[in-house]
Order: sequence, then C-alpha cells, then structure tokens
Amino acid sequence: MDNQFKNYTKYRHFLSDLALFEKISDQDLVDILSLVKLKQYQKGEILRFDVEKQSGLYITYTGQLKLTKINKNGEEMILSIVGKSGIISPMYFSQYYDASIEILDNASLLYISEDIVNKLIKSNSIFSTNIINMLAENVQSLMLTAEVWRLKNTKERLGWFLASTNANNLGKLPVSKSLLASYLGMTPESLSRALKKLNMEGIHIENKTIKQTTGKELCSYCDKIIGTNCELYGSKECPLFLNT
Amino acid sequence: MDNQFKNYTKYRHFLSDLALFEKISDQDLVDILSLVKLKQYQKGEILRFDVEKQSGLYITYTGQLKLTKINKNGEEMILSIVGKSGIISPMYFSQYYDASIEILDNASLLYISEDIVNKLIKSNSIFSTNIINMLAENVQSLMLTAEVWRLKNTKERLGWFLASTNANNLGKLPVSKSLLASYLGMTPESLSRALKKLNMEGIHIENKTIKQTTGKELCSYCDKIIGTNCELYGSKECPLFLNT
DNA sequence: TAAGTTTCTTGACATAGATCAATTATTAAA
DNA sequence: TTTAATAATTGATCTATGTCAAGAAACTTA
Repeated sequence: MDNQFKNYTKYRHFLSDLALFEKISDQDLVDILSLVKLKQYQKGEILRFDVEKQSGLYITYTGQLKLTKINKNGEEMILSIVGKSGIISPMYFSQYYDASIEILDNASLLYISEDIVNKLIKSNSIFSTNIINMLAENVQSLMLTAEVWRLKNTKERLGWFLASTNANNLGKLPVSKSLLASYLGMTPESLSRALKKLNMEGIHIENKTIKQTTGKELCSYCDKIIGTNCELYGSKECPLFLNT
Repeated sequence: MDNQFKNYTKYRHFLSDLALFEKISDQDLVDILSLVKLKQYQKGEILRFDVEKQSGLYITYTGQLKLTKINKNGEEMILSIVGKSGIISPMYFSQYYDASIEILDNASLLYISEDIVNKLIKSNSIFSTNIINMLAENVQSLMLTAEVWRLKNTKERLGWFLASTNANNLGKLPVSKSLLASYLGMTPESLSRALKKLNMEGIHIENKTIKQTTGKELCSYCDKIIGTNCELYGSKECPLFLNT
C-alpha cells in the first residue's frame, strides 16, 4: 500500500460518499484506495486518452474540468463540465472516439485504471451494479441534453440550465458566461441576448448568482428531471401544476 | 418452463448471437429463455413505460420500432431507430423521463423484466459485464449523435448517415425519407435539398439504395467510428489518408 | 389499370441565431 | 491606482434552415 495520500481516511470518506462506492464495505474501500492513483493537474492542461492511453476512470476530488470533443474543423463541443465528485470514464468510450479532458481549475483527480475497474467488476457484484447505475445515469443525461439542444431555443436552453443550477447549486453559476454559452451550444452574443429576454421575465444573474423577482420565474423552465430536486414539484405550490 | 416459443432453439440461437448474451453458457441461456416473454405488436402501437410500468428490456426479434421523446409542445425527437437484434432498455431510463416506443413495422419483441435482469446481473458476472458493455455503447452512440447534431449542417448530417448506413447495411436505406429527416433533426424539405447537394457530389439514392458514381464519394463523410466497419479505412486506398 | 393516398420535391418567404465590428465592463498586472 | 488584458454587451448584417403552399412522384387499393 503506497503512501501517496497524506490523509488517508479523508479520501476513504470521500469515496464512500460517492454513488459509485455505495454499499461497498469499509475494508473493500481500503483495498480499492490502495489501487487508486492521486494525480494533480494544472489549469489549462489537456488529457487525451488515445495518446496517453490513460483511459480508466477519473474521479474529481478538487477543481473543475470539462470533457470535450473537437472535430476536424476545430469546432469544439463540450460534453460535460465536471466539479467535485464528478466522474469521467474514458474506459467506456470507443478507442476511436477522441474526446479529451481540459482542466479548467487546478484539479486533483483520483484515477483508477481500466484493469482494476474490470477486476472490481468481476469480484464485487455491488461495485458492478454501481458501475451499471453510473452508466445508466450517463445515458439518461445524454438523452436529456440531446433533447434540450434539439427542441429548445436559446432562451429556453438558458432558462433550463439556470433552473437546474438553481435546484442543484443554490443558484451559484459554476462557470463563466462564455463557457456556459459554449456548453449550451450557442455563441456568447446569443447567450447575452437570451439573458436579456429572461431579464424581462424577472430572471437575473448578479455576481454569478441567479436572482428571481418573485422566486418562481424559473419554474416555467423546469422539467420532470429538474423537478426531482425541488420540494415544491408536483405540489399545490408548484406553478407547473396550477392550471392542469 | 412455458411453451410460448414454437421453435425454442431458434430463439436460443438468436439470443446467443447477441452481444448481450456473449459467452453465456447454453444451459444458462435455456434458463434465461424460460424467463423471457415473447410479445407481438402491430404497426402504429405505442408503448409507454411510465404508465404500463413495462420498463425492463426489449430485444427486437423481427420488425422495426423507434424510441422517441415528445415534449410539452408536441415536438418529437427520435432517439433511435431499431431493427432486428436491436435492444431498448427503458429500465435504465429515469422513471420521470417519459420516452416511448412506437412500432414502425409489425414486431415481435423478447421482453425481460427489470427484476429478472437484476437477478441475472447479481448471479452472472459475464451477463453483468455484457450489460455494462451495452450501456457503454449506448453512451458512445449518444455522444456521437450529439456531435453530429451540433457540429454538422444538414448536408453533412445526411452524408454521415448515408456513409454509416453504407458501411453497415450494404447501402439499403432502412427507413423512409421523412422518418430519416426527423431522425436527423431536420424537415423533409431540408433533407430533400441536402440530398440535391450530395447528388452534385456523385451520391444518389435510387429505390432506397445508396449509389455512388465512383464508389468513394461518401468517404468524405466517414469518421473514425464509421471507419471501423470499412476494410479500406486507414489503408493507402482510403481517401481520408491520401493527403495526410 | 385507374383513382385515391401518401410521400417527396420545389419555390417563395420568414426567422433564429451566427458573424463581424464597435463599445463597455470586469478582472488582472504593474 | 493606473494600465493592460479579457469578458460581456450591443447593433448591424448575413445565412442556414424552417414554414407554407403547390405540384410531382410513388405507392395502395379497388
């Protein structure tokens, strides 16, 4: 067991709080942790899986990163923006799918190699179920993102993002506006104009924080998935159910 | 063991050829088959998972169906079009994500309930690995579709689809043009115009079959994923590598 | 084969959002 | 604090693709 972790139990607790290690015994966690590598990355660094072959599973301990795909013409698509506890699993991407991770804020990541993940899957059926759930969540969120991109206009996409951020993050924007624009598949100019329209509906961003005039304006951008994080959802108080 | 299958071994062979049942022993397959339900559906039928709670795993034995999501405004998004051997796994969708299956051509589907799938995952580590691979492929193809929708224009999207169909299906279009348009996120009119542009590049559709003047015109719409199904890919013959 | 449907194509036009260029705000560095 | 650099906004265009309407082609069904 190597000694890369100054504060071993801190990381064990961190792992045990992740859905991926749910119901895994403490002893198993200790064993797993001994196989995990702690890696530090600087802002701006880029990890490519095809070249470096580091295609296992990355767990974000601190910092922020984005998973992107760049096509031949140099256009970039942000697949996801990931913060603390976020997981990226390039081992489940095709070896020909050249996505890459870009570090947005100095990050320390826990890395588990593909071999070790596969051994854990074979030996530990709880872990294997957790991996299945992780992938299922991935599928779910990709289908949802696809829908948002295809069926919503710029104002609706931004409203949807703000509504979900508001429900999950207590209204603090995790990224700059231009990065957000790129994530939502629009230009910064379009985001600015979309925000102007939302302003007229009583939705504002002040100091990276989402503000609503009455507090319920964003509800009209809510959906069933966002709603699961809202205690009002489905109740009498929920604006979505007032007239149905 | 019930007797719903007139020709038991036929179905056992069908299952054993699927990636999902790869490396599963014949005896296990027989046991599994006894838990599988054979269901017949008529063209036009719609299956909703939230209402009927039939959210296990569907395997297409014959026929064709599409997985769609309809939003509040009645706009429809086709998530996938599935033919023989295609699998749809609503058990891995969020219960709040109301997608539905629509039968395009009279279909017989093999249905495995969520309970049974979960039991198999616990008891059979090969099956559990296969489920993981299935979900990983799902993630992969959703990321790819997202990229196609966002970074390509109508002509490129159509070209991409034709290139992949040509590689997989020997150039036979599996669907009508208007359904294809919907799948590619465009109107039939736009598809028609996109096809006109491709015509000028030597790419034609005659009688639902893809024709190329020299046979390599579609290569410029190929990518690394499509290329894995092409024996020329990466070789000297491959147009994509001639000038690099 | 003819009549009736449905699907596909074509043209004219409308529009959301991209692009380009010029300010104005913010943040970082000196 | 001042200056430089970066990010965000605003206005003026441009363009790809949607919408609407009419006609042509391709299937059905009698």
